[in-house]
Parts: sequence; structure tokens; C-alpha cells
Amino acid sequence: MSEAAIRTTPNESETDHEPKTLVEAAYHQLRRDIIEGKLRPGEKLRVEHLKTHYDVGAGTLREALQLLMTDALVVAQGQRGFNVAPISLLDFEDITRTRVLIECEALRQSIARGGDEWEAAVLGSFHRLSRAEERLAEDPVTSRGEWEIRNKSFHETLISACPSRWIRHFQQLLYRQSERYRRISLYNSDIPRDVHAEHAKLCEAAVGRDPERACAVLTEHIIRTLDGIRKLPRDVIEPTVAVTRVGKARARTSETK
Amino acid sequence: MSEAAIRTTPNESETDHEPKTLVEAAYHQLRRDIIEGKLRPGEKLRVEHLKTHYDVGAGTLREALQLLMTDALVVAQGQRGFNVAPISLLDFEDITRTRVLIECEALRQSIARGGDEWEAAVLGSFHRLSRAEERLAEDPVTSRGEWEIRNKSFHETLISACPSRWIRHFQQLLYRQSERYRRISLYNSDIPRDVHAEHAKLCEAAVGRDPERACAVLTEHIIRTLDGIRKLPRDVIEPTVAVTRVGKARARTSETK
DNA sequence: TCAACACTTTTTCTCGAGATTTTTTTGTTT
DNA sequence: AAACAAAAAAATCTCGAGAAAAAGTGTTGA
Repeated sequence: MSEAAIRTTPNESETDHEPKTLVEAAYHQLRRDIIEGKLRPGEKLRVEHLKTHYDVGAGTLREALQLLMTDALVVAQGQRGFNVAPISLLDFEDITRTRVLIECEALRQSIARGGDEWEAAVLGSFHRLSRAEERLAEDPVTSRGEWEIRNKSFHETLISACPSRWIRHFQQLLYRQSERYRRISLYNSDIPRDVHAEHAKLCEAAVGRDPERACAVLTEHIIRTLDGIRKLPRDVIEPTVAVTRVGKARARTSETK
Repeated sequence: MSEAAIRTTPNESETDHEPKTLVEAAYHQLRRDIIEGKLRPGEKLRVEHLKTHYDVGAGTLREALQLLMTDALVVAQGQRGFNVAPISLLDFEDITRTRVLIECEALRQSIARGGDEWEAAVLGSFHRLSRAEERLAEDPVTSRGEWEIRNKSFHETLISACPSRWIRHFQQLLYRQSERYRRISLYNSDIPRDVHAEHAKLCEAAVGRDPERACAVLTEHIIRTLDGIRKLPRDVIEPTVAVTRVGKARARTSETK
């Protein structure tokens, strides 16, 4: 039987084969734009406007949008169209905690079941990430995209020996959500911490077959990102809710000037 | 802060407000038909054929199908249309194990954070389920649907005090998957076990604020269903893979239309 | 008997136009 | 001015038809 993921649409990894249909192509572009923050949280997604930018028909774009709801990156309500999923500190705390639960379980299973090839893959993936981290220190702007890809790849490789498709699926969803928060925050204020050291410890514990230590390291690694975002000014995360009611708010708020 | 679920499309509970759009209506009908097994696992979902049955346009139906991929009840590939998600014993084992992980965590959090109203809701939900179980014993055919709804409601109420929207979201996904397997198996062979006693123990442990015992009971409760399905003849679960190539097989058999 | 090729049929995918619904604007009254 | 009502504008849904792709059919040749 094949190693199919839960999701059957486009493919998961960035390096995977290119989209077969326009819907998939639009889906990928939209997803990237949302995760990278080009389409801002809470923003209204008007089909008529977007169809020109993504160069597809209205129906096609709608289907891509429906697909994005799978990843909880787009929300829709009744007869009122689509919005980019809003963000909030509360939500990110939830994502982080849940991700710890899922990813630790995945890591435990992976360590328990992984063979030689898995160990090799982890080491290889870590090496590629390390190289990218060197470049990131020198030239952050250019090598940022590469680092994101390799960081994701490293985390995926770590749990690649986990036999549960559902856990891997959930991990992917949550990672994508985290990525969104991380990117948004990094554009605003870069809080460099020694991620390389954390990755090294993680790699060592995983290949050394120490599940408890590996999970402890991973937990702290994931939670650190949350701490980083907690230190940001609130405006970076929260104000996105107001985007929807800009027009109405203006009419009312003339407080005895 | 609002109590919005992750998914923003139609609503979660069966008792919720009716669909606002045709897409949502079609989505709900299709979902029910898949879970109940009317649309069999692996079956091809031809848009041209289904549009007459569900009485909507092709594009509308396609959107509903995309939406169903969110629940992993429908799969799609490239240029080859949609299929009902296939089932397998392996998949159900995975679902069960993952569900234990998620639902126990949800239950722990719920017990820790639930207040008086939560206790009351649990007891009420359990009572409604008990009544339905009495009726189920007398007249299985008629009261089956009611029991399914109340069983789902009971499980949801148990974890309703869990503050994590993501965990509740995952629980819902997995429960829906389990429901599908349970319904398929129950149509073929009814293995009655004392579910009422299990529910009673679960209710007691939850309201008694004993998280460890509650999780132990819940774990066994969930795993029992897996055991039930394991005892079925393999044909009930497995043969669905062959559905895809009916056309080729039929060319040789005498089934001319 | 089987494989390879061209042809036909079926199905999927894509688009733009009309019908509804929501939102904004405008006008009237208290 | 504020509140309500009606009209206009914008956006969402929905549908069917045409283009592209896949699956099926039949013929030919080893």
C-alpha cells in the first residue's frame, strides 16, 4: 500500500511535483501568500478582485479557497464570503500547546520505530539545516526562505518514522499554523536565539534514542517560539480583528471633539 | 472572545441552524451519506451523476466535495476526480490510537477546568443517552439514529470544558471517522456489548473528578470498538479497494447493462 | 492469446453570465 | 442631528456550456 497522506489534494512538501490543475496552483499560491503574511490575518478575500491577481476564473478561485479551509487558513461564513483566518495570542498559545502534545507523541513513536535509514535521514536533514543556519547568520534576507524549508524538513524528518498518518497530518497542520505566526513576528522584530544549539540537542537526543530527553528538548524548542511572540508589542498580533469593521467604526467614534 | 470552532463552514452539531447556501446543504447531505455508508468507501464520485441526485449544479457540487476533503471523507487526485475515502483496518487502528491520545487529553483538561455547569451538562447528556439506550434495546432500527446523535453529544459534552479549540477540532474529526467505521460494521454484524455500563463508569469518573480513572475508562471504551471491528470478517472492511476498478472487472463478467 | 495503436465516449476542469443576498449610499422624517 | 426607509452598488452564489484530459472500445499485427 502506498504512503499516502491524509490530505489528498496537492502535495505536502514544497519540493513536490507541480500542480496538475489550476485549482491546485491557486491553492498553493494563496497558501504561501497567507503564511507569509502577504494576505493579512482577518483580511477579506473578495473573489472578484483576487481572480485578476491569481489569473483564474471565479469558480476556480472559490474552490481553492474552500480547500484552504482544510488548513484553517481561510474561514467562511454563510453568504458573506471568505476571510483570511484571524490570529490572536490566545490562538497561538493553543496551537503551541497542542503542537507539543502531537509532535512529542510523533517523536516518541518515531524514535521507537525508526531504523537505520531514519537515523541517516535525521542526520542528513540536520546537516542541511545547519548549513542554512550559517548562511542565515550572514545574509538573513536572501537565505530566509531556504532556512524555512529546511527547518520544516528537519522537523518532518524527525517524525517521519512515526507510523500514524493521522498524527503526521495533525503535526503538519499545526506546523503550518506556527509558521504563519513565526513569519509575521519575524517581519516585525527579530529576536535571535540560539536555535542551532536547540536543533543540535534535538538531533543528538533523537539519534541517541532517548525519547524522554528528545521530547523535553522539543517541548522547550516549541515553547520558545511562543515566548518570543509574547514579547512582541500586542499590536503586531491583535489588531487584525478590527480589519473587518473599519468602515462602521469610523462613523461612530467621534467622541466629543 | 467568541467560541468559534476551527472550522467555519457549516456548523458542527447536528442540531445546528440550517445551511445558508446550496454548497453547505450538499456538503451536509454528502457527509451523512458517506458516514452512513450509502456512498461506499472507495466509490467514485462522478459529478455529472451526483448533480442530479443532490439537485445542484456541477460547480456547486465540486465545492461541496472540496469541503469534504477537510474531514478526510473524500479524496481527490489530480485530474481524476473525487472518491469516497477508502477504509482499512490499518486506518481504523490508527484512528483509534490517535483518538485515545486526543480525547484523553481533552478529557483531562475538561475535568481540570470544568465548572458546575459542565458537571450538570455531563449528567444531563448522560441521562439523555441512557434513555436512548433503553429504546435502542427494544427497537434498534428506529432509535438507532437518535442513539448516534446522543452518543456523539455525550462525548462532546464530556470534553466541552476543554479550552483548546484545536484539540476539540481534532477530536471531532476523529470521532466522525470512527462513526463511519462503526456504522459500517454495525450494519453487517451487531456485536452488542454493555456500552451503557461503560458510559456510566465514564460519567461517574468524570463528574467525580478522577482524571486518571476517567481516561482509563475512556481508553478502554474507545478500544473496545476497534476490537469489535477486528472480529468481523475481513471482507467487510477490506474489499473496498477493488471498487475503483469495477469497470475493468465487469468487462469479463456477464453483467451487461 | 496478447500487446499496441487509433478512435470514441465519458468525465473532469474551467470560465463567464445571470440570480440573490449583503453592504453602502442616499433621501426623508422626527 | 439622529433614526429610519428606500434605492443603488458591490459581492456572493449558482448554473450550464465549452475545452482538456482520462477511460473505454475496437481494430490490427505479432
